[in-house]
Amino acid sequence: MAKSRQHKAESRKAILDSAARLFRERGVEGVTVAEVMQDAGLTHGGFPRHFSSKQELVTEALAAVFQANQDAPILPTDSLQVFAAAYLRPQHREAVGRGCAFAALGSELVRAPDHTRATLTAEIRRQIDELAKTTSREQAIGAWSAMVGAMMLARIADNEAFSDEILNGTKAFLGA
Amino acid sequence: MAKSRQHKAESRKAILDSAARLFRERGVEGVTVAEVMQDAGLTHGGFPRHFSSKQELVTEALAAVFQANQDAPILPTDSLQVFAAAYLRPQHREAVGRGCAFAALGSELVRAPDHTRATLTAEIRRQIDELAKTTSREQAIGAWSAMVGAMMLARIADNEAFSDEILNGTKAFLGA
DNA sequence: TTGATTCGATGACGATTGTCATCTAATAAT
DNA sequence: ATTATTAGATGACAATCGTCATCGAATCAA
Repeated sequence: MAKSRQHKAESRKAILDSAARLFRERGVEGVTVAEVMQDAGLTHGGFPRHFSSKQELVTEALAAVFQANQDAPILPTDSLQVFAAAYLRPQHREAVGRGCAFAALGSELVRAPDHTRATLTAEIRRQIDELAKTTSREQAIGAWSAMVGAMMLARIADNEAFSDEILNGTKAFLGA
Repeated sequence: MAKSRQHKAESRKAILDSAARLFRERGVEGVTVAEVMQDAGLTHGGFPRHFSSKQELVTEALAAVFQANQDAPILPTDSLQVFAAAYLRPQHREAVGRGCAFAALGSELVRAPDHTRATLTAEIRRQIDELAKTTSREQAIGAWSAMVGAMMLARIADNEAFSDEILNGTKAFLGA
């Protein structure tokens, strides 16, 4: 087992990647620190060398997701309609662990500590600003809210036909 | 302490009311069974007389909220715009414990067991059907998604001005 | 009135989980 | 080369929490 400084950075990245995926898939409280570490190929004991608490891991993992999405956006932002059509695809609904963090964790994040909320608020702002480049600010806000809400509702729905109707209905509503 | 049959029904109702409020305020995993019972004026030991598990309480509490909202709707449904204007008020944002269960618990409910998801799916359907009485089905789906998403995002935002902008922007987007 | 039920209280148990102490081995510093 | 650091493993601890056992007291059936 390598113990170099470079290896530590790689471990940290692996932990953040595992955390970001698992938290979105199962919720923050649905995943233990030990599970995250195991998923990253480590054991639970090494955790304190990287993060001082689980909450810090949550904040850092979300920040990493947002940074990655800023550096290399997954969805096209040519226009609001193009973005919405991509966001509202069934593939996104199924890939919870790699999809929008707000749709996956939104209602839990409402109760996150201040430091985490600050990171989240900045990302909401960034996302709206990005979309507002090709349309009005009100459209950007309303449409993105619709996407996030629709994705969440489509995931709650227990049958595919109705879930699809939510996604497609919202897509049509947004002219996408 | 009364132990009559009537009193048991009253206790059950008190437990459901407390649960529905506390779960929405703090999340399902953020509230213990003991806290719900205490809030209802009882101790934790009486819980099994009413519900066989915490998960059953979650399902029943949500079902009760939906039933109550169907019997005596809180928000006006005269038109989609009127409903949206009422839904997106700051008072709703602040009253998490008495507000929309989807905005308060949505992302946690995605991972709820089948039985709970069935109840939730039925309520989503009912809500959309209700709104679709005064507009197109696509409008009903897209607009309601926008309301739920906007309320969640507005609650995540850590400053009131931006939170208000999300609510008002969505309101304007929906023509409300 | 008497006996059977059962609501709700007290108390405890077992499982889970975040965090920390300690040990080891490999790396970095001198 | 020798020493000091430190990433990461093993193991344990304390706290939390869902659930159940048991008991007392009040109600309902007879």
